[in-house]
Amino acid sequence: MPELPEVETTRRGLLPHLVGRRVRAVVVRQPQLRWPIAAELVAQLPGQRIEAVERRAKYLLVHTRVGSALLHLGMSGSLRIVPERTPPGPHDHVDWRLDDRHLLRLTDPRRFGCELWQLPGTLHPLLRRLGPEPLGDGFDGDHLWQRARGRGAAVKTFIMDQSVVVGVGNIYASEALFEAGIDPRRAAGRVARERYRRLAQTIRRVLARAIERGGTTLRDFIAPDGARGYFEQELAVYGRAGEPCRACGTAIAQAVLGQRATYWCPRCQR
DNA sequence: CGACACACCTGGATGC
DNA sequence: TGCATCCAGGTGTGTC
Repeated sequence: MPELPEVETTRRGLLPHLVGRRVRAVVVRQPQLRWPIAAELVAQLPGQRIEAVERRAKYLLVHTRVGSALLHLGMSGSLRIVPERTPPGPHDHVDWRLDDRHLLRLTDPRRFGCELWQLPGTLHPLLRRLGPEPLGDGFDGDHLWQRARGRGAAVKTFIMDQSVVVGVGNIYASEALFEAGIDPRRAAGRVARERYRRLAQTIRRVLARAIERGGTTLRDFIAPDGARGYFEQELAVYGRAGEPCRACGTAIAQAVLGQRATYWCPRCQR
């Protein structure tokens, strides 16, 4: 479910509820997520004050003096702030009991998410090979072009590679390529430098707009306060196979690239 | 190194 | 109604 905009929406929603709070206890009902919930997290977090909540790629880092929780939402995860007595549902795997009678609750039906631990002054292995943040410095068309040289894989698969640029998932990859007018099936190494400059712009624009709308809710994404995302209404191609392109009226095409559903306008995108 | 298939897991939609 | 099948927003791992 969550790509960068959904994770950023989650971070912003959590911020006022977490920063300055102290964790009283960690309650684990299902330790088997993508990886087992880190024993260090369960042992270290209680008693700690939360100093900051940061996002890197699609990961959230909850910082304390003794270490940082590294959270990922996988495909179906969400984090919510709920009152202390709220009974857990079947997929509510972890609660952090806070000092204000609320819980930070991880819900994740498919259990592809994780709760890991990073020691101060170290970088978790999962964060080591990540590319630049698309909304930060260090990301532009020249970077994409440089990294794409000699690559034969589809450009859509290429921009979803987290070592190239982070945060672009299956929805926003199709959307950004539509706005840039690039056929998602085109080999990454055969996209001109100028067109990569355009693509870098549309990646930034699509992600930024999705954040403003609170992300995309297709099935189950919810912000920490329970709000859904409203970017779905602005999707130009994702999930619209057979429907008319909003720009030219041509039927939106669908194919599988890198085992992921891909959508594009065969007329607007070359 | 790059490309690709596969794995993890559950629930909802669809079709017979 | 019941059951099989397919699909889903991610990403590490193993193979070639």
